[in-house]
Amino acid sequence: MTENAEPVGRREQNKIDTRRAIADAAFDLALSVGPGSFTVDQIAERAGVSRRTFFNYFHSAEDALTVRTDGFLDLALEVFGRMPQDEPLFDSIVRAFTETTRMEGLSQHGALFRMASTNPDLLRAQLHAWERAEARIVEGLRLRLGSAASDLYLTALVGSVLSCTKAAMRDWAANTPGSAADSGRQLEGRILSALTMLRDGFSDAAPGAVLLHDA
Amino acid sequence: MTENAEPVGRREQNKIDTRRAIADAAFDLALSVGPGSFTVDQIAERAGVSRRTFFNYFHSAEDALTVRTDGFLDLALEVFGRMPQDEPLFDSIVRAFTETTRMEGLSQHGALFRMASTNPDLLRAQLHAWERAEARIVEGLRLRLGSAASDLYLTALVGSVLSCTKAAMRDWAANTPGSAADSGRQLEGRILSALTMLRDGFSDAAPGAVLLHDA
DNA sequence: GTGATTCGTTGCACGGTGTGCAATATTTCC
DNA sequence: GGAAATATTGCACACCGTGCAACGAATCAC
Repeated sequence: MTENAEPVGRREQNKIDTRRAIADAAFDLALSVGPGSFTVDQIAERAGVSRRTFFNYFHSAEDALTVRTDGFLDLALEVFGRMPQDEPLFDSIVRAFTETTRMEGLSQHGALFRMASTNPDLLRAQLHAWERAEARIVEGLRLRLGSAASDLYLTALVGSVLSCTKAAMRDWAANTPGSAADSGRQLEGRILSALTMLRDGFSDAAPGAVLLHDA
Repeated sequence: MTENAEPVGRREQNKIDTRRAIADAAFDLALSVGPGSFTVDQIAERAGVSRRTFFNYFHSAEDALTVRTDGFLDLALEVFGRMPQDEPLFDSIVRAFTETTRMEGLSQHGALFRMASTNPDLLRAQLHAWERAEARIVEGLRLRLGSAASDLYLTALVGSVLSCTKAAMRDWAANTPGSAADSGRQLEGRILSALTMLRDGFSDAAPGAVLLHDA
């Protein structure tokens, strides 16, 4: 992943670094003093840039915290794009999301999710991130399915898949200690679980309390 | 609906009126000059209250525009609560939403949806409204299903149902002129369509282009 | 290398936002 | 009618988000 052959110039690299510094500063602050309890000036100061520069990169303090959410969803989309075209759609979707759970810094997502439940602005920013991802995924799927699928079918499908993934992440964030060693597996199991429910039309009238397939 | 026997006092009635006046003023402004192109002061002035009073009722200009969205979802939840307990869950859900399409001022929802696609803050506010409704519906369902259903099942199900409804409304808002006489029917058909896809696990690999059941 | 150019950063200014607080006006209760 | 409860309002203040012009670093042409 580090051997990107692209001759990224100094300018571009600086921007990437700055963006990352700001996002990290915002995340650190959110962790230490809680979301919504710090100002843009504090983020800028910690990131070593001016207040004005912060706003050159993000629209708000909360937006700086959705970088990781965007990363997760972008990664899932990218993984999905690499799936063989002839694989059943459901399998591709499941694999795209479950494989993404092996990404770096997964535990931070749990922390973000938990923060969002106590901070409306952060929640909105995250919902927006999921919404943006939904649009991108719909576009990706449209390429794969061609014009055979209607808009309603596409958006309903993608929305449902993301809702199930979101539900899995919420459940995971709420019930898994951030320091669990098998955190990724826990999330993976929940995503598979929720997407299977979706595939089966939620037909199980009394789904068992046990969600994961083994302990 | 108007014969609420509750003896609402003058105080309570005044608050209801004020809230409504503010929401109406905000909606009118959004329609005439576009969302995001007016200030809280303008809303307050048009509603005949002080700027400070506006903030006693809403947190932001966008929040004042989600009153109708909240109303739609609350109504759906209320209708759902009246469904017979022994009716299949899917039928109850479909009826709850499709019957809600007969509510007053439905065309305004289309306008709101369209506005949200050009205004990030408004979009976020609407997404938040759906999120709040999701939580309420999960609670309602929990009462109906008891402890037989797991949290993951409930949240995945409700999230998917709302995603399909949202997709239906988006499609409807995008493809139906606000002045269509059969606007409600159009939306009703799309909701039924999307929820049926959901029930069938999106198994139709090549869904037809025709969404509604008749022209 | 050196100068010109491009482009990211910064400070400044300014209008708008959101909220705590105390004073005022209105409704309710007895 | 008067006291208590509660809603409205003005004010102050910190913070937000952005246009603009000046400045500085990276890039390009020679």
